[in-house]
Amino acid sequence: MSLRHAALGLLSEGPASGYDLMKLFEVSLSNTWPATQSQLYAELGKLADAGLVDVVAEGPRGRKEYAITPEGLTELRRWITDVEPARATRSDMLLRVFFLAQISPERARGYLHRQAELSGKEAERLEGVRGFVESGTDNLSVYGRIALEYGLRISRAQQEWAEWAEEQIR
Amino acid sequence: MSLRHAALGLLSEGPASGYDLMKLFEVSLSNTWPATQSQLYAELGKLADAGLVDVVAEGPRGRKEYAITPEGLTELRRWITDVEPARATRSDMLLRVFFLAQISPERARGYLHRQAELSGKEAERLEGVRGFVESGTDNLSVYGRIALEYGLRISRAQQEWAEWAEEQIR
DNA sequence: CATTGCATGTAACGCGTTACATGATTAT
DNA sequence: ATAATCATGTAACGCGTTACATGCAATG
Repeated sequence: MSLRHAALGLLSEGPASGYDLMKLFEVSLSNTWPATQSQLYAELGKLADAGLVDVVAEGPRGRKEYAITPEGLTELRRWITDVEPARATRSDMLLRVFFLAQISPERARGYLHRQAELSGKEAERLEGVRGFVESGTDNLSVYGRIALEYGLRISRAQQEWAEWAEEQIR
Repeated sequence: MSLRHAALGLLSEGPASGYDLMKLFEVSLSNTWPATQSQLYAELGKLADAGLVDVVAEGPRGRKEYAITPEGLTELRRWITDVEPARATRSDMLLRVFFLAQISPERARGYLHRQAELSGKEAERLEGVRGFVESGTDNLSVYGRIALEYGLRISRAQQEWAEWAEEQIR
């Protein structure tokens, strides 16, 4: 039920079309909450039906510009403050760890080594993104940088864990 | 497509019924890959159709004991070594961060404070689990402890991030 | 004999992914 | 002209959740 709130959240910064939102997703939420175009268009339709957004303008090529309604803003705030974030995080990377006894110790170490590398690369990638979004004083940029810091810290922690884990296997 | 491999992985340690597997899930994989009873029974049926597991015994109350087949073991190993783990991790906790400008700074700090607390509690809970599974020399216990260490490190990192983030908001 | 535990399944619904389908407008 | 970009949608399929349905066997 969170794509709904992701869309509401982006619209809380100003009106936009589905197409605009899709681009916004790519540069902001994509690492936190990936969404596909199909999904987004469908969700905008449902949001409009529910009265949480309105179509405020229609442009060329059938463009529909959506704006959040007062009810939508209320719902967004309610979701932020009153709904407990889900705890369950599925990780197929970690799931494999449980079954490493089924492959040779060499391969198992190889697996963990590769995960350490991937996490390291991910951290570097995020450092790059940080350089790119350093300016930007709009809400999404300001809080996006806080979210980015999260990604960085988690990636580094994951890398260190994988390096540690690799050494545990003898 | 990972519940399939979770089931294969558990069966690689020995034959078990759906009911047994469900209990095993609860004490081992539940933090990494939650699964419901419906889902598991359905998946066992599909695995049997695909020849990756066999029904090796039928007991009282319609109990069916499943065992992994050589093909199943091959598939499990292929999945571990040849299939790249998914990178995308959705986090509705982090998604909310992007939209914190929509609530007051006090509330925003409150949100982050609460997340720090929750992560701290989660870390403590995992410390407790660690005390509980310290012995245990079977594969699942050995690798489960490595997975547990992951959860611990990530929880601590998350806690520290949330504490840091709270201070960023003025 | 009643409760608890063992044991398996079905049905409905929503979210997410992939692929497909269509067409208008702008820039070169 | 034609290619790139803008722009919206539909359809099929799979995974995951929740709720429901059923019944046997062991324990006290």
